[in-house]
Amino acid sequence: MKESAKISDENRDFFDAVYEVTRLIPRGRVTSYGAIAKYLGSGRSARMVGWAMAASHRLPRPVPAHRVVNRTGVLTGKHHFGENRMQVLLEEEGVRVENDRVVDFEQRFWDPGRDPELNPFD
DNA sequence: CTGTTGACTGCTG
DNA sequence: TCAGCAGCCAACA
Repeated sequence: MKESAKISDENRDFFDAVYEVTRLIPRGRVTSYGAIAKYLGSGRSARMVGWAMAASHRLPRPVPAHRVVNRTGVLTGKHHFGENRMQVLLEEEGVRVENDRVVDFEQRFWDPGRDPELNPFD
């Protein structure tokens, strides 16, 4: 077996986990790349989450990638949606965006590690 | 194989 | 407060 194939296989698992968590983000809420990476064990850096988001557009099932922003609430991935599509999608969910940044980011922030559904023992 | 790039983050001065 | 920098890891030329 090729070692490169093994590495790709691990990446696939990581991608799947990222997409799974991303789909759990409640409507009207947002989270960060780092929060997802941390929830998955911080095994890989937050850059890998962003990398996964970039590839999420080709998936057969849609991923709410517009709900993932950077740690300061800035829509760093907006360019991957087209001009202003990411902001429009967020505003349609009631998330206000000003100057490419989520308004009341700390209130809107959703941490997968703090969701009682995901952490019944917390 | 080496260097560059990227939807990031935390530390430092 | 904020710009700069290093760590991060896979893809790409």
